[in-house]
Amino acid sequence: MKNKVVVVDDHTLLLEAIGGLVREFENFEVLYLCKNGQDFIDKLKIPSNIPDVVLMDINMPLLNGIETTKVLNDKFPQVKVLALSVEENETTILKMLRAGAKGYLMKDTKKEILEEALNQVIEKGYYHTNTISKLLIGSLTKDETAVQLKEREVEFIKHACTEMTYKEIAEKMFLSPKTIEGYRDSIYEKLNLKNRIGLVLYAIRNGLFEP
Amino acid sequence: MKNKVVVVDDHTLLLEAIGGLVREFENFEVLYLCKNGQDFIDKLKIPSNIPDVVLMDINMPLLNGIETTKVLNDKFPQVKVLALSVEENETTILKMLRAGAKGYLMKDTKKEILEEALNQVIEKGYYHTNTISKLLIGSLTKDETAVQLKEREVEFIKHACTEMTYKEIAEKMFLSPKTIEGYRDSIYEKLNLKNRIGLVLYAIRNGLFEP
DNA sequence: ATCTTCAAGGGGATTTTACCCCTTTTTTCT
DNA sequence: AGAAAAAAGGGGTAAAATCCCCTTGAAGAT
Repeated sequence: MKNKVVVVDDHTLLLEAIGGLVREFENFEVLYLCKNGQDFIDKLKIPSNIPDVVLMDINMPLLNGIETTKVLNDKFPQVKVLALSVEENETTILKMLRAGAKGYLMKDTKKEILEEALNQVIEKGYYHTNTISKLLIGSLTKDETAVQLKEREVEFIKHACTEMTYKEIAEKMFLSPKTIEGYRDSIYEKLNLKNRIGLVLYAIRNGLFEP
Repeated sequence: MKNKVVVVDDHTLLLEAIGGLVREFENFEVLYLCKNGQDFIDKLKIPSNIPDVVLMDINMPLLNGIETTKVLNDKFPQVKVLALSVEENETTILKMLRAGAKGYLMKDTKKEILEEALNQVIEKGYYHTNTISKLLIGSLTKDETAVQLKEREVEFIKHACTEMTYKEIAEKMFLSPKTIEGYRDSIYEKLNLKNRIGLVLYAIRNGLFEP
């Protein structure tokens, strides 16, 4: 009896192509393909649609990979999620793993590795590459709560990722320029940044801003 | 005799998966797969490695899709390039088409469309979806001043995408700070930028810098 | 009820950027 | 060889950003 796999990805071509790859694997069969998380969750209402493993993209419309994984982990914990993404920023990966993904594959994995990962997830319940393992270890030592940005600060950061001056940002946020400078100073301190360029890069690398 | 296809994409999994799709197509065979533009260009030195069509990703390390297409159009104009990307921003698409791509497919195309596109490129020499055609029409009315950056300017831009001050960049590039400021001013003028944040965003959006 | 915390805002000095306009030297083209 | 263009460098100024240290008022906690 082959293990049942569902692939969830909003890019049809990749969805079909990855489905094609999985079909070649000996121990696996493709149950069906989904264009987004919502479609997938809807499908699960019919018991015969419940797979053993899900290959899940992260960036999707309607319901993204992280949210979908959370729902899945809550309602169908027996379904193993393997994240599959080009997303390489640490926070996103950690969010996905915390949401309950059993493994995380970069999209530049070889297909043999994909097969290996699927097998391991079925057998051992998880699969982690060296990179991801190191990231997990690192995340433990790091003080997670230390770099906690406030709602208003995040809003400021997004504005800082534009050509606006701080004065203009202040107007847009209905605050005094001095307050904005205060946000900036405390963020620089917290994140150990030297200037606004560093802030922009931090924002991008941590998914706060899409360039 | 089947038409020879080469796929170029830095994400191994997608590369292999898309290769797998193409193998199923009746009129096409996969000659080989490449991880980036440079690898591909190198391969072409052997005449039997020259394909009929290339399925090319845009965002790649070493040599990106646009540059690769330019080289290809210059040295092997008989090879048709079909761009294949998640990149949806207009300028990138236009750059790719101007570089000589015969078509542009979003990664959320169905595989039937991919096959259709490949067939049309072979038969008619081009393939354009409605979206792309409209974009092309629109671009005619726009003022298309091909902004081109010099080697040294590109080098400067990459350094500008760090926390270094211009003085530090000057030292790193063995130039006077004033020369660096000159680069900056002329780039701002050419690209219509207001400040260094704008420059960083431009660099990222145009593949000059990977955040 | 008082103490503490923290967001909001300010003053002022210094550095870095941005934007002018200008000279010299080197390449490039004819 | 001579003209033209480009690259390298400079001076001066104003605005923006950075980095101090400080005040006020509201909210929360004990």
